[in-house]
This record gives sequence, structure tokens and C-alpha cells, in this order.
Amino acid sequence: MNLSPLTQSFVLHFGEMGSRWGINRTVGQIYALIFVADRPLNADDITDKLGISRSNVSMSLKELMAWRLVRLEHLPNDRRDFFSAPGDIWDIFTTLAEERQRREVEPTLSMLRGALLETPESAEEQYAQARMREMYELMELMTTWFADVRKLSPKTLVNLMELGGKVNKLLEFKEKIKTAVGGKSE
Amino acid sequence: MNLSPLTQSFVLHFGEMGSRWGINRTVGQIYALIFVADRPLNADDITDKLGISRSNVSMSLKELMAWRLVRLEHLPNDRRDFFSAPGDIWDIFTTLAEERQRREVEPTLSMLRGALLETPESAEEQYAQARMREMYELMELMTTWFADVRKLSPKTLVNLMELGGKVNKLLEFKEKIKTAVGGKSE
DNA sequence: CACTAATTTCAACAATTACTGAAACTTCAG
DNA sequence: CTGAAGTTTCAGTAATTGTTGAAATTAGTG
Repeated sequence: MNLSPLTQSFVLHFGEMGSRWGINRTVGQIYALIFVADRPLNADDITDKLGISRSNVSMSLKELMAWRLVRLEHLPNDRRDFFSAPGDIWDIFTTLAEERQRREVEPTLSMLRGALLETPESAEEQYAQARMREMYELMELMTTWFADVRKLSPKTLVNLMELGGKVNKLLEFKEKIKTAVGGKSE
Repeated sequence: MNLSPLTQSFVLHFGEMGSRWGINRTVGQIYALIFVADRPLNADDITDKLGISRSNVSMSLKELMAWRLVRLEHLPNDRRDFFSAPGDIWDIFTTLAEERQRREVEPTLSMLRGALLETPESAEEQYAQARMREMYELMELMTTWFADVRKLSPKTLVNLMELGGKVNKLLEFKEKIKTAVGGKSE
């Protein structure tokens, strides 16, 4: 592995964390490498820098493309594929949230929807179904909320986040106003 | 596997999704089983219902305890360990968020903190470090925000979530008020 | 303290997932 | 159409992760 110490520790860390994030070591390392590179990289650059096989690089890049975490580009007068990581860190965050939603949440939501349509045959099943309903409702709420939040501008989001726990006060305040003015409730 | 059809499909689904969520099949199945059970289960109940070995159940329960997703309890006049899944779905969500934070985010934050203390030796390293700083700052912001949000009551949270994209309006409104009243800008 | 029930650990084995190199395929230039 | 450069696929192998049963440990009981 032929990298500056700074980049190397970053790359190795992403490789190790990969397993906790549900991607494999190589995919993590390649992403890290592309993320900190000051120019787009091609597959051979990656092969050299990480010391892994060309075919492994190819398959891992394919996976990163599926995650929409890297973007393919072409340089003038060069047939090779170059890869870069979209620059805006908010985009990355949004993409990650969307993909995780799609892969980790959607399938469970549809399974639960199915389960809630069944008619429970015993007290036990009735209880089980009630638990599933609770789970479904929370997941639905979170899903809708994430979808809404993703539509906000990064600036608004940063505002909201910097507000932090004070959201509480703001919400209380809103309630008061609504009552005072006599606005319809929700 | 000796389960009602409703429970069985739920359990199998959790087993399959396990791999996407970073837990293994057995752990996922056991959690699902405990989650929908209308009473605490002991290790032998689980062994019977899922048809897996006693020792596997033991190790998987240990992992679920480490995640704080199941709770150990004892029934009167029974030496065996019984397990149940904390009932309040918000608690579960909070626990999950905290554990994921601890396992998936904290280690990266400390690695990045270390990297930001280094002095870059070349233009390349300088760029790499700048990218790492961007990443660090976003992760820090999200971390603090999650920590703040977790302190809010479930009720407040549901309010916030149901507000969804309208948060935008509320924030704008807040700005207006502040300006009008001449509050300090924070 | 010895006996028993319950639980945990661990080394061997099984299953799954990741990685490689060779071969196949694609694209473009001449 | 042919050859060269680049990329992908895939079958075999390596590495990792999951599972088991037997043995060890722990804890309650008389």
C-alpha cells in the first residue's frame, strides 16, 4: 500500500469499519481513497495504491456506483473510466440515508404491511400483531419524516440541528401562538 | 420451527434482514421472537421454537444484551433466565441510535480527530486533510444533534416529526421574531 | 459441601462471503 | 476487419463468520 501516512490511516480505518457499516473491507478502502483524492482515480490507480486485484477493484466500484457514492467520469483523450466522490458532504449524507432507507427499511415495511392484513387466530397472534403494528407505525413516522427533512435546504437543516434541544421551546412557542390566534389544530 | 404463520414470517424476515443490519441471522430471529412474545422467554423456549442449538442461543442472547435490546428477568420460583424486549418502541429506537452511534460513529470521530492534528506534508495531503475536516464537522454536528434530540420527550419528538417539512416555516418565523425583537443572534 | 440444574465457553466444523487470475467481452483507432 | 486497451465476468480458492456439542463454570439446594 503506497500512500501518505495520513491517507493510509484513513483508508485502513474505513476498511475496518466497513464491516460495521454493512460494506466489505475493500469497498470501504476504495471509497476512502476516492473521497480524499484531489483528482478522479482510475481502476489501475486504485489497484496500485491498495495492492488488490484489478477484478476486485472493478466489482467494488460497481458496488459503490450502486450506492451512488462514487461517480463515473471521463477525461478528454482518455478511454479509461475515472471515479470521484461527489464533493458536497450533505449530498453524501442524503444519498446514504436514502439508500439505507431503501435497503434496510423498505423491505421490513412491506413485510409488516402484509402481516397487519392477516387475521390473528389466537390471543398470542393477536398480541404479536399488535407489537408489529407499533413497530410499523414508528417506522412509518420516521420514514415520512426523513423524506420531509431531506427536502429541506442544507442551510435550514443546519439551523434545525444547531437549534438542538431548544426545538422544544420553539414547539411550545408555536403551540401558544396557535392557541392565542385560534388557528386550527394541525 | 414451531411458530404461528404470522410470527414465523416476522421471525424469518428479521433473520434475513439481519445481514443488512449488521447482526447475524440467529440474533435477528431471536430478537424478533422475543419482541412479539406475550411473555418472557427462556433459552430453551427459543431453542425449541427456532430449532437451533442451545449454545448458539446463549451467545446470541449475550449479543442482544450487549445491544441492550433484550432484558434479563427472573420469574418467582424459577432459576432459569428469562428474556423480554423492552416494550416502549421509542426506547428501542433510542437504544438503537445510541448503540449505533457508539459502534459506528465514535471510532471514526476519534480517528478523524487524530488525523486533523497531523501536519500535512504535501498539497495532496493538505487536500486530503481538508476533506477529512469536512467529514468530521458534519459528523460532529449530527452527533450533537442526535444527543440533543434524544433528550426530548417522545411527545415533543412526535410533534417535531409530524411537523415534517413545515419545520422550514417555523424556523423562518423564529428568525423574523428574533429580528423584530432584536434578540442576540445565536 | 456435594449434588443438580442452568448457563457459558471453546475448539472443531460448516456455511458464507470475499478475492483472485484467467478468459471473455467491449470499444475504439487505424 | 483487426488489434490493442480497457473492463467485466466467473469458477476456484482463501478468509471470515456462524454454528455446534462437549466440557467447564456458575449458582442454588438440601
